[in-house]
Amino acid sequence: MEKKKLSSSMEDYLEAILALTKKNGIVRVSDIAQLLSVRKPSVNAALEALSKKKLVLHKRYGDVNLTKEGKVLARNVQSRHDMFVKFLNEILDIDFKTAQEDACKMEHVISHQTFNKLTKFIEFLETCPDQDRPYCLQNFDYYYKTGRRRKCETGKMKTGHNQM
Amino acid sequence: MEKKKLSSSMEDYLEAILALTKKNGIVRVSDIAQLLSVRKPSVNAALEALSKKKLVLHKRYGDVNLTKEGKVLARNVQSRHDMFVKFLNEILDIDFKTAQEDACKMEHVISHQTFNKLTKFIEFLETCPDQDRPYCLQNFDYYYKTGRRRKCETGKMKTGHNQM
DNA sequence: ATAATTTGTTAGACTCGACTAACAAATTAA
DNA sequence: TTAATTTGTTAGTCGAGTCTAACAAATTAT
Repeated sequence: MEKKKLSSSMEDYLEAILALTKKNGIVRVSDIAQLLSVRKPSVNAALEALSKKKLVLHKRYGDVNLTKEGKVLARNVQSRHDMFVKFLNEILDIDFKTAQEDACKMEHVISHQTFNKLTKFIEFLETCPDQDRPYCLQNFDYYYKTGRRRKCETGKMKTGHNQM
Repeated sequence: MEKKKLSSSMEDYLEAILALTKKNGIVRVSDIAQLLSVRKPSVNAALEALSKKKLVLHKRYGDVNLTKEGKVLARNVQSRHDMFVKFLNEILDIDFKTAQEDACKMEHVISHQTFNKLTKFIEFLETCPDQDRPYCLQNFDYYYKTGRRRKCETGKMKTGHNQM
């Protein structure tokens, strides 16, 4: 089979179609154009390309749908996106807008391996028994703000967590 | 002044020129072509574009040099690259080759803010008082391999570090 | 010093992904 | 049910970034 890597652009289109399907049920050329901030003829061209690859279904003046394979790819992009947003916003505490913007770029260029590792890393931190924010991240917050490390006062901390 | 964002491609050229300057002292069209796996006419076109932007100095049949401004930009790309390699390879323990490849893509798309945060995050982890690998990363290694969390045995650990 | 090789350049073509202008079809309002 | 509006399409253009083919200049070897 042909396993050609899609361009960032084409991945964006798939992602948009998936998002609009979820949001509106039906997907029109204009919706895609608006969501991606491109003109309608650009969407048309993209749909033609994606149709040729059997990733979307679209006939003249009709609505747009993902094929089974297209849906798989779209969901992959989506999950890379969500992972990055989580990492940037929730773990590193970067503001949501910037996290979104960066995720929109990075989602296209990451390796499978890095995706897996980062996913696990997030999972590891988010399932941390700490009540709100994992202690080592709290310590990072402190370090980021002050440039200083907290004193290590093992045993004195209510959670028993150390400065790391 | 004109603060046009450079394309990934142009950033790659700047980065390559900087690297070759360090490595060889002198930079030739062929060296760049080889390093970036493109043909020489592509390098020529790029050099023309970068010259127009006053980022490189290059006259017919001469060697290639970065201008002051070009050097600044090249170093910025470099440091984004190095930061990612560090994060992926040293922190997340992703193999060096993959870390390099991913860094080469991500270095072009990251925001200033995310760069700063990640840099600090790495710094925070690498200046951790632990002897080899920060304890929470050791715990992550364990979690990644086994899918399980280490038991929390506060006080019994030689370092006083908790499971986080 | 000349020949062979390497290096650099030019010209021209191609792909990708966007755009505008013009028009056609479908939908909504009167 | 027309008219107005919205939506979709086609055709053609453009810029970025790559390529090949052909040639010119510089360098190295004989």
